Amino acid sequence: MSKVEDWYYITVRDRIFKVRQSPAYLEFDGVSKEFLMYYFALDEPYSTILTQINKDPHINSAIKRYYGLRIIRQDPWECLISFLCSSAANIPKITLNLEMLSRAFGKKIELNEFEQYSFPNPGELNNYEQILLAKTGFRAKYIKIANSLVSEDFLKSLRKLSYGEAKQTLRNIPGIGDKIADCILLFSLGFTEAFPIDTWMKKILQKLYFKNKVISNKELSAFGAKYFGKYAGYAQQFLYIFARNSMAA
DNA sequence: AGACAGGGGTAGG
DNA sequence: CCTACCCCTGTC
Repeated sequence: MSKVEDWYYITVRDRIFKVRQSPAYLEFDGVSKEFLMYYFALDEPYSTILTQINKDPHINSAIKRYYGLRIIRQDPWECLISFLCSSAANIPKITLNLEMLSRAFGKKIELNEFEQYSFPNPGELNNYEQILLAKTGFRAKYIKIANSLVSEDFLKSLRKLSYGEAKQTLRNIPGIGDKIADCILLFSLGFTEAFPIDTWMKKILQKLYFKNKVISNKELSAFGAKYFGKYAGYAQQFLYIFARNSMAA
């Protein structure tokens, strides 16, 4: 997304919409209300979720501080490619990769005066050299393969599976391990029980719940699922943003 | 200025 | 469990 004046312009595949929060309303243009509700997951029972994950004073303070934090339902294909770009990278670099991929493979689109390149569809990221030119490095081969393996139907079919089955199916794609699979499931496919463990989650969980002892990612993952339950992904997001803003490296 | 480390991981040893 | 992997960026 890009902020222009007080509007946020958000690109989803080949369309752009814009939103801004006024005190009492969410204002938007370019999409239907139904799409907006879906995209920002405004149909979720927010207060019930917060009650369910509020297990102790640590997460309680994270929830208090970041109240209003939501988990969007991003386009799954965009999400998958974005997270393939994310390994051993950082936000500015991932943003650069995605912009360059869109510029190379997408087409120019606009809303009002705002111009952007669309995100290529599954099957359209079919030129390895171009993917490499987007500065994706060792991730280029994963993007190329994912492009040939993944279709809209494949992504759709994941929704019908259990969390465990869907995760295993995603893990069969080269470049997708536990963390990236969980991110795709949580941020685009509505699997709220997914609990991605990255370096920040590892740090904060060890600190808050394991007396600073080193714990394997596998064990941390099991802890998250058991301790926070069906909406563990929301707990993950509150703890994650809390960790990033309080343990800043 | 140029070298160096490390970043929202994964695969392969 | 350890390390290389591409590339960008911040630091010394």
